[in-house]
Amino acid sequence: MEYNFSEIETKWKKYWEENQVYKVSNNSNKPKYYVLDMFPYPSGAGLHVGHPLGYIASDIFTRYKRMQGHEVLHPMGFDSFGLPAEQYAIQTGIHPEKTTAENIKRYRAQLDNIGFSFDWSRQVSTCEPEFYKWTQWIFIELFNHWYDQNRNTALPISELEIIFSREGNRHVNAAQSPCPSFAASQWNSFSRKEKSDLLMNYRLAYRKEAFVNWCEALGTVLANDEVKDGVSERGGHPVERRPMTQWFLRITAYAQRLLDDLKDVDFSDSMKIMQSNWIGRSTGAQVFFDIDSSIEKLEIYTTRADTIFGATFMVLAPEHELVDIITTTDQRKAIDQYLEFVKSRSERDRMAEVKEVSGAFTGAFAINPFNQEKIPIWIGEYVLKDYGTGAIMAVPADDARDNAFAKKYHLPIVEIIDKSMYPGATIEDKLGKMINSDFINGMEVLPAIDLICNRLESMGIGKKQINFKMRDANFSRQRYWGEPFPIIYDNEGIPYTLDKNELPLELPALDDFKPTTNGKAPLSKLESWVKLPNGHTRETDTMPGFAGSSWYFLRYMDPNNQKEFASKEAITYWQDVDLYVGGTEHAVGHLLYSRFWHKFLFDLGLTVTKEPYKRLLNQGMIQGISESIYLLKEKHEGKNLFVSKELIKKYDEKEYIRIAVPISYVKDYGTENPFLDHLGLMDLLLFYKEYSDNSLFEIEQGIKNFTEILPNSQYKFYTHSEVAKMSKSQYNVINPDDVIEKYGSDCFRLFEMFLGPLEQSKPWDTRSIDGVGKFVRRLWASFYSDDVLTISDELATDEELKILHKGIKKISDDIERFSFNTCVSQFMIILNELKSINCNKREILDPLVRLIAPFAPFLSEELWSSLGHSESVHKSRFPQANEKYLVESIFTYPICINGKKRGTYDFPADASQDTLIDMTLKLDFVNKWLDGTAPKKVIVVPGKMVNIVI
RNA sequence: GCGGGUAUGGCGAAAUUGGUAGACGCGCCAGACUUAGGAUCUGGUGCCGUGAGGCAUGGGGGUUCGAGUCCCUCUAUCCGCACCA
Repeated sequence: MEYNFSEIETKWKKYWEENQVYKVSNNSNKPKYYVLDMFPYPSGAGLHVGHPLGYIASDIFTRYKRMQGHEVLHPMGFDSFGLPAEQYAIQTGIHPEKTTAENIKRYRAQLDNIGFSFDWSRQVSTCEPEFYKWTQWIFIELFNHWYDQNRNTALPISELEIIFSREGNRHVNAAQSPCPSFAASQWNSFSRKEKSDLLMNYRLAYRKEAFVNWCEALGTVLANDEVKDGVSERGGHPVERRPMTQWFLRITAYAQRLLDDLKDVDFSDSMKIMQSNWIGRSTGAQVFFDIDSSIEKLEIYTTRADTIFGATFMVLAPEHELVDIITTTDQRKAIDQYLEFVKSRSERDRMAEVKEVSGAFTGAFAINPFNQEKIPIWIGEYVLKDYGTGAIMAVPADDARDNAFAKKYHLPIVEIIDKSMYPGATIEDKLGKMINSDFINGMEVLPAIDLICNRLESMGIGKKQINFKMRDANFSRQRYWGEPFPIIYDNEGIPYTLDKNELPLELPALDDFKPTTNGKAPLSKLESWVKLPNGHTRETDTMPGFAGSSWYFLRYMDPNNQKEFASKEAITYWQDVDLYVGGTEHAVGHLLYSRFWHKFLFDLGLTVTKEPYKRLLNQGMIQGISESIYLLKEKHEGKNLFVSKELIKKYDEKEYIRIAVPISYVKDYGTENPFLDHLGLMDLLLFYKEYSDNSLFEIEQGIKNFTEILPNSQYKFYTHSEVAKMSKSQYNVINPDDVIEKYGSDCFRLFEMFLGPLEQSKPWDTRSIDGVGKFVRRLWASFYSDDVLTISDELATDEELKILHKGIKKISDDIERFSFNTCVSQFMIILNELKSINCNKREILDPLVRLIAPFAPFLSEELWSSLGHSESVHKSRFPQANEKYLVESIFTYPICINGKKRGTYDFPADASQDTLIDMTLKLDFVNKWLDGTAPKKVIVVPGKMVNIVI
C-alpha cells in the first residue's frame, strides 16, 4: 500500500470528530494547562501559509502536554467585529454579517485541514450576541467603577457617591480627569446633571470631549496605535486631529500596575521594553510660575527641575487654555496667525516635520520663583497638549528642541551644566556640575534635582510628580460593525446603562451600513432604534475592534454559560493562560488592553490571577518571495518595453516602474538569477491582458518581440527577486490548502516547523519541502513494504534502544524550549539510524510513533492503529527516556595540546579524571608531541575533551 | 535620534552551561537500478592545497589552555518608538 495521506487524513478527521477526541473538561482532576493562540480576523483573503505557523507550534505543544497527563485547554475562535471585517464588507457591498459568517466558515475549513486539536465546542466569535453580551456587561462594570489610588483597586461608583455626599471630593485620591473640588454640601445641592457630569471624571469608562484621530475616509476615529505615520494602519488613509465627544477607558489608572507586573510574566525582553516604553513612566516635577500680566498661574511639567536657571523661555501647546487669556494685544495678531497655521496642518504634516520647530510669542512673561527674572512665554507646535501639563520651561542649553527653537527666534541660551568631567555624557545621563544656577552652583545634577523639588514644595509652588505617556483608550467608533454601547441618554442628556438583564443589546439590522461623513455613526440613521418610547435616545457609536479581544480568553473557559461570562469554578480551575502564542504586532495594543481588562476583573474578584498570560511566545512572520519585472513608462515605437533585470541600470529610476509577476511563471525564482523563458512570458502576457498584443522585451541579445523569444532558446528575461510580505498584490500568496493537497497535512506541519526557529521571520520556499516529504514516506516504509505490514516482535537490542532513548531525550528537551525545527531534524536522524541497522521492531516503533504524534497527528494515528492499538495515539502517553540507555560506555575524547586538537582516543566513560590523565600521557602520539618535556597542566572536561598544556 | 534584535557553506539552518563548527534538510556532483525519469537507493559536498596540512562563524581587538558562544569596538541589516519636556 502506498502512503495515501488524503485517505488517512479524511479517515482520522472523521474519527476525531465522532469520538470527540479533543473535548476538554472543566472537571478534570488532572493538572490544567492553557495554550492560547491569538485568534484571527476572518478576512476575505483566507489564511496563507504564514498564519498557521504559530497555531502549529501551539498545537504541538498542546498535544505534547496532553500526552504528559495535563488537561489542556486549547481553543480557537474568531475576532469578527471591527474595521477589517467592515472594510471588506464595504468593498464587496455585501452585509458584514454575511461575509463574516462565510469567512469564518472558510477559515474553519482551512484550519481543520491542518489537523489541529482545538476543542471546537468552545469556539467563540466576538460578533455573536451570546459573546458580546458579556463585552457589554464588562463595559457596564467599567462605567460603574472608579479607581482608588490609595487602595489601588477599582471600586463601585455608588461608594464614591456616598463619599461625595459625606465629605465632598477633597480626600478622594482617584485616577480621574481634571475636576474642580467641592464640599459635601455642594455635592448634595448639585442637580442630577451636574452630579452625572462630575462622576464622569471618575468612571473607568467615561465620556469626554477630546482631540481624537479622525479618519475621514474610514468615517471614524482611531486609537493612537491604529494610526501609523499620520495615516490609518488599515488602508493608509490620512488622519486628522478633531475635537469630539467620545467614550474612553481609563487605562491610565492601571499604568503603574501594568508596568510593575511585567516582572512577573515571561515575555521576551523586547516585548517588555516595548510595553514599558508605551506606558512611558517618568518622574519629574510639576511647577507653578506666576505670570506678570495675569492672576493665572502657569503650570509646567519637567523631569529636570535642576535646570530652572537655564529656562530662558516657556512654551505652551497651541491648544493650551491659557493662550487666549495671556496673549497681549500687541501679540494677538502673531498668535492668531500661528494658530491658523497650526490648524491647517494635518497630523501627518506635524509628524513629517519633526526636526522643524515653529512658534509665536504671546507677549506675556512668567516669573522665575527663585530670582524673579522674567521669562517670555511662547507657544509652539512641538509642545503637546496631551502630555504633562501641555506646557514646558525651555532649557535651550541642554535640550535639542529648545535649542533649535531658541536659535530660530534668537532667544538667549544659558549654560547651566558643566559636563567637562564626563566626556561623552549626554543629557539623559544626568551627570555634571551645575553652573550659573544661583544656590545650586557646584552641585551634581541628581542632588540638585532633589533640592529644587524640595524648595518648590516648601514654597508651595510645585511638587514631585509621576507622568505616563500612555493615554486613556478611545473606545468609540462611528461604525456599524461593532458592539453597540449598552448606554441610553435621558431627556437631560444624562447617560445611563441598560439593566444587565436587558443584555445583549443586539446590533440592529441595517442595510445602509456605510460610514457617514458628518461624524455620526451609521446606527444614527436607524431612528426607530435610536429613539425610545419615553423620548430617551441610545448611544449610536459602537465599540472598537479591541473590545472583544480584550477578554475573549476568559470566555473559552466556560463558553456556553448563560449566567456569567465564566463560572467561578471554571475560572478557578483554568486560572490564566500558561502559553500565549502570537505575533509581535500586538505588543502594545491588544496585549496592554487585555492585561488592563483582566486586572480590572481581578479587582472585582472575577478573575483569580493578576496577569492573564504567564508566558508569551512570538512567532516570526513567514514572508514570500516576490518577483517583478521592469516596464518603461515611455512607450518604445508605440509598444510597451519590458527590460531584463541587469539592463535596467542603463535607465534612470524615474523612467520605469516595477510590476509584480506571479512566482509560478518564474524559473529559478528566489535565486540569484530568476528568469522568464518563452513559457513564462506567454503566461505573463495572458495574465496581464493589457500588455498582450504590443509588448517588446529588452534582453542581452537586444530588443525582441515575444515570438522571437523561442521555446528552449538561450534567450532569458531576468526578473527582480526579493523577500516581501505575502500579499495578493505581489501574487506570492501560498495557500496552505494547496500545499496540503499535494503533500498532505502532516508533511505541511513538519515543514512549517522545519523552516527555522519559531521566533524568526523567514521566507517560504515550497521547493525544499521534499526533504520532509521523503522523511514521511520513509517512515511509512518502515511499517509497510509492498502493502504488507512488516513489524517484528523481536526484542530490541541495546544499540537500537540507545538510538530511541537518545532521541526521546533530545526531542522532549527541544519541545520544552520550543525548538521545533531541531525536533524535526532529530526525527530524521533517528529514522536514518534505524534504517541503517534495518530496525523494524515494535519495541522501537511503538514509542517512535508516540514521539512523532504531536507533529504528525494523522500519520501517527494511522501507524498507531497499524501497531494494533484501538485508542487514539493522542490519548497515549508521551514516551520517557530511560537513563539507562543514555549513558555511553565509551567516550571518544578529542585530545588537544595547547588547545589544538591533535587526535582522538576512546576512553571508558566511567574513568576517573586521574585515570584519564594517566592514560592520555601514555599515548604514543601524545608523547611524540611532548617530546620529553613534562606538561604544565592537564585539563579534563569529563565527556568533552582532554587538553594538555605544555 | 532613541531602544531592541540579527549576522555561521550556494540556500534554510544545528551547535542547551565556553569544549571535535557546519548536525539535519535543500541544492549540486558522481554512481546504481531503469526504455525513461522531475521516482528510488548509495556515496561525496565549507574554502585553499595533488598531499601532509593550512584557513574559516560580518570586520578589528581582548579575556581564556580553548571563543560562533563572554567583554570592547566598528560595519551591515531588520524591527519597534519617535517632538513625551
